[in-house]
Amino acid sequence: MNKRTQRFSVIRSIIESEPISSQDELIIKLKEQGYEITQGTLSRDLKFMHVAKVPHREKGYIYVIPDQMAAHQADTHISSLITDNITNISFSGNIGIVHTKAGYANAVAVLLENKRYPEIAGTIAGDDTIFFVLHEGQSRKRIVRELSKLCPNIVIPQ
Amino acid sequence: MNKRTQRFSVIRSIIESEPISSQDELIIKLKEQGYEITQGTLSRDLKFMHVAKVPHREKGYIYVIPDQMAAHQADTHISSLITDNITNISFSGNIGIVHTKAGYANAVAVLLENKRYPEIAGTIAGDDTIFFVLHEGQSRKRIVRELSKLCPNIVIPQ
DNA sequence: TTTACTTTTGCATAAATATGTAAATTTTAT
DNA sequence: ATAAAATTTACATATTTATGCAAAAGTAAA
Repeated sequence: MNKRTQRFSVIRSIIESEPISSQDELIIKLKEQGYEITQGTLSRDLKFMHVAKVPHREKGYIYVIPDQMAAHQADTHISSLITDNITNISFSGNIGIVHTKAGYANAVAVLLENKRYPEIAGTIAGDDTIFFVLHEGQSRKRIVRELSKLCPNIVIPQ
Repeated sequence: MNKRTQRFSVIRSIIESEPISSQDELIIKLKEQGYEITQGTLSRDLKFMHVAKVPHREKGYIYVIPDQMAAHQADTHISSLITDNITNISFSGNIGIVHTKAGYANAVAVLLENKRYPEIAGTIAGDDTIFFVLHEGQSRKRIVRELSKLCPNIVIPQ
């Protein structure tokens, strides 16, 4: 596997694990992993990989790997099989909202319930969304830290 | 249907019927159909419509409408069939509660999610009830107005 | 209608992305 | 290993896209 091909797989793993909204942002992440390239090269890489740029609720725009490719890669890693399907976590008041890929909310909710976090008063899952309610007066701080551990690639506010 | 909304549907039909590889190209096509706008406006239109730019074998890059968006567009004209099944809307704190006829909660929730109201952090549906959570600090005012439009016959508090 | 308010737009410009070209690197054949 | 061919890269720059801001257009309330 040559350097360029290696880099492709790193690029893929980065944009699959966190929302990346510009090539410059991705260049920085690549540098952290030991891959130093210029923006022009990255542009050509993304073109070669058929990576699309899509408007995104929070981040403005993000890069995504089109479906067929994603599906192909989807079941390559077996660990963290469940939390990988979490796409976003946010809070509003004492409610936490977990977004997952379609159909995964239930599996993720079961996982959360099994963790028995003391702050969580209850959870409820739809198809791709989970609400969990915090006990009154509980701070988010600890639970945010715990959830961060669970999915290191998701940015949880505060 | 206002001017902007009309334009959206023209944009959609253009990029669905032929490969468009830049906004300037699309501006020309729009002009041919009687819609004259600047590049900045088009950029915002495409963002709002969640149109993605994807590398393409022959044309370099083309604009595409993601699936979900297509689905959204598809059911706008049957949306009143769905909202007719809402029986009540109320609020408690930053949670909105929508009651529907039995079995309709899911269909209504999907509709709500497709609307992408910026105030709504997430929704979750049971059989005849939907909870939706507002983002922190967001006022109910605008969302109440929007929901009122959606179902003119329901009285929403405040 | 008039007023207050919200949304949409154009303009100008900033930010981001794509690409021609020559140099560097890698691959292939001898 | 060396030369020739092919691929990949950086650099510089052209092209394309996004966005702050003020003006214009559109809506709702009185």
